[in-house]
Amino acid sequence: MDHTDQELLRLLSIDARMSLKSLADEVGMSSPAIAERLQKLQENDVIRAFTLDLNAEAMGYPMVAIVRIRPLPGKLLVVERLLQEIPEVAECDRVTGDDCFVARVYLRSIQHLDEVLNRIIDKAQTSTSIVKSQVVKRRPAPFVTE
Amino acid sequence: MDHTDQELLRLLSIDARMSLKSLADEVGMSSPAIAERLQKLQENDVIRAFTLDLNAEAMGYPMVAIVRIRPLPGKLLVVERLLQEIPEVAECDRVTGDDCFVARVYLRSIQHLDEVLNRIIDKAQTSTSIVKSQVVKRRPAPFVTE
DNA sequence: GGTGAAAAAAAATTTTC
DNA sequence: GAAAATTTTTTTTCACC
Repeated sequence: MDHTDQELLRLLSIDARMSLKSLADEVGMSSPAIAERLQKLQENDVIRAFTLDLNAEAMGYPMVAIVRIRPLPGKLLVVERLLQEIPEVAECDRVTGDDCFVARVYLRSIQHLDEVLNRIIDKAQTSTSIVKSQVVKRRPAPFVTE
Repeated sequence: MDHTDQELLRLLSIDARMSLKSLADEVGMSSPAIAERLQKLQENDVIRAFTLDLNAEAMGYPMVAIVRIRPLPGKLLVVERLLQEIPEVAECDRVTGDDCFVARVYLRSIQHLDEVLNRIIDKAQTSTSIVKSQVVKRRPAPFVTE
């Protein structure tokens, strides 16, 4: 992981479909060299995947909620499995502290929020925050931007 | 946004570098047709970007914390700007409720957590949860998986 | 909105330093 | 470990339905 690798990651996180040639030109190397570096970055599990940044709103999901979930006694595993099955849950972490889970949920409306929460309401206490704006839009953490 | 578009989004969210030809073969169309559809999906801001899924751990950031932040009276804007400047903050949302912000922070160690929190400690109350495991790994929400 | 074929561009392979 | 040249593959363009 030298400076060139970091630069490749920076460029690809802006446009993952950049051609090897464009990447090569940007960092001042040859295409085969870039191809080999990308392969190594994937083999070393630095690059997990080339993926999409999708606009949820443009697809009919204008609301995002952050839900903290505290399962009732004995319900932890059931709740965990349930969260994995709910497609609106775009991300969920098991965390330390009183709230066991923090989930990021994509929604069509406030009514939709109710529908989703109803699926866990009898197995956990929940605390919901509606996202009003994105202060920091998801970015690939220090290692790429620094 | 027909079924073919949805299928393209599904395929590209697994591998954003798939060639037009491969995509064409998968959905049973010609390459030019796929090229045009991808262009439209970008123009309509459905696809925001082709990007990377990076492994923070492989790059020396083995810890993730979810921090709820409640700025002290009059400090909201200062805190917001500060959060945007901290590179460890990979994502931050302004939310409803008592906690104004929820941030996702990538860290090298527990000591590193202290360093980051010290930058806002005199301007806000914070509540930190350490991520123990990912119950649902970030996925592109209902519209792609359903 | 789509196809199919040709031209242009890019990627992978091999050879070379 | 990287560059250059060749072959293969992909992307783009264009005429057409």
